[in-house]
Amino acid sequence: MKSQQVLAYAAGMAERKSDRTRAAILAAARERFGADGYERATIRAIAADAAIDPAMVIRYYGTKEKLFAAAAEFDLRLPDLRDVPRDQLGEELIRHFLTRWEGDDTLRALLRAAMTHETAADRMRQLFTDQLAPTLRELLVDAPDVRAGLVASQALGLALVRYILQVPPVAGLSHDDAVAWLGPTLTRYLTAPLP
Amino acid sequence: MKSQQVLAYAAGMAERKSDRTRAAILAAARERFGADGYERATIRAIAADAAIDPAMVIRYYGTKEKLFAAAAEFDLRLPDLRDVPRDQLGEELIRHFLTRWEGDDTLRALLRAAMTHETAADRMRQLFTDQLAPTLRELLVDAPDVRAGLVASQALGLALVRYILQVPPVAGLSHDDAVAWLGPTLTRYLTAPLP
DNA sequence: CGCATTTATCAACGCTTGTTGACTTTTACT
DNA sequence: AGTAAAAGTCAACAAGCGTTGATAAATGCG
Repeated sequence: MKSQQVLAYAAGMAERKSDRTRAAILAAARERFGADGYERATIRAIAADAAIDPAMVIRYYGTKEKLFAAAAEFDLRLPDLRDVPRDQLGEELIRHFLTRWEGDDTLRALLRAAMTHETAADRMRQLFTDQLAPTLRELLVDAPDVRAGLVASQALGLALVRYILQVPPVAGLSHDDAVAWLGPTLTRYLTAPLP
Repeated sequence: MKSQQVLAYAAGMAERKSDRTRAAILAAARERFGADGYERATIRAIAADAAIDPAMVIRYYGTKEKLFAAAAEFDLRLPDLRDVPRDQLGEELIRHFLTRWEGDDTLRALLRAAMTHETAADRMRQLFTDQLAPTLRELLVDAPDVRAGLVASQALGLALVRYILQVPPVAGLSHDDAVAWLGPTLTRYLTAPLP
C-alpha cells in the first residue's frame, strides 16, 4: 500500500491525481451526452472539453458504452411522501422534479440518449421500475404501477417540451405556474378512482 | 413533352417508373428513422430496406438531410373541434392522437430524431406552432398558447412513454383507458381558469 | 539520486459513414 | 430498328469514428 493512499485514508479522502481527471471526464461526458445525444457526443469532443487526450477517456472508462453507463447514473432523490396530504401529492412531486432536473445534466443526457440507445432506454425504465414505482407503491392501493406510469408520462412530457424541444410557452413557464398546472394532474392520476 | 407524360396526364395520374422507388425509399426512410433515430439510420440501411442502391437515395433526395426533411412531413389532421362539447375536448383530442400515431411511423421518426437533430426539433416545434396552437386558438380566449403547450406536453409524454420507452403499464393501456385517464387532463388544460 | 508506478501523449489501425462520378442497362418514342 | 433519355449499378473517395499500443513525462518513495 502506498503511503499516499494511507495518508489519504487517514484523512478520510482518497484523492489521487487521477480522480480529478476522472471527474472532469464524467462532467464533460454528461454535458456532451446531454447536449448532443449518444452518437453525436464523440469521445474526442468529450476529451477536448475535459482538456485531455481521447485515449485517457478509454483508459479510464474502457469504452464509450461504459462511459455513458457511468455518466447516466441518476438518483431521483424522491422525498418521503407519506406525510404529504393526498390532495397535494402532485404539487409536491412536480415541484421536486423541476428542482431536481435543473442544475443536473444527467437526466437530459439520459432522455436524449434513450431515444436512440437501448442501454439508455433501459436505464430510463429502471428509473421507473426501481425508484418511482416502488415509492408510489407505498402510498397507493389500487393499480399503483399504472398510476406511476401516468405520472411518468406527464413528468417526462414536461421535460421533453420544456428542456429538449423548448417549446416557448412551456419553456417559459415559472416553477409556480408549472406546479399549478401540472400538480392537479398528477394528484388526480394518483388518487382518482380507476376508470 | 413525352407521350408517357401526356398519357399519364390524360389519365389523371403522373406515374413514372421512378415514382415507385421514390415512394419505397421514403417508406423505408420513415421506418428506419423511426426505429433508429437520425444518425443511426444509415442511408445504406434505408437503401437495403428499399432493395435499391445507396446511390439512388442520394440521386433522388440529394442528401440525407433532405431525405429526412421529406420523410418527416407530417400532418396532425386535427379534426374540427368547434362542435365538440367543451367538457369532452380532451377525450376527443387524445383519442384522435392515439389513432393518428399508430399506423404511421412518421411521428415516431420525428420524435426520435428531434432529440439529437436540430432540423427535427424545428419540425416538431412547427407542428406545434402551425397546427396545434392555431387550431386551439380558435376555441380558446385566454392564454391559448400556454394551454396548447400543456396539451402537447401530456400528449408527447404519452407517446414517449408508450411508443419509445415502452414502459409496460402505459404501453399496455387500451385506447379507452388511455382516453379515460388523459382526456380529463387535456380538458382541464383547455378549460380551467388561469392559475 | 535512482527507480518503480502512475499519468499522459502520439500516431496509427480498421471500420463505417455520406457522397460522387463513370459506367451499363432499361425504357419508350420515332 | 435505332436512339436519346431515364433508371440503376459499381467501385471508390475523404472524413470521422472508437479504440489500441508503444512511448514519453511526471510523480513520490527508498
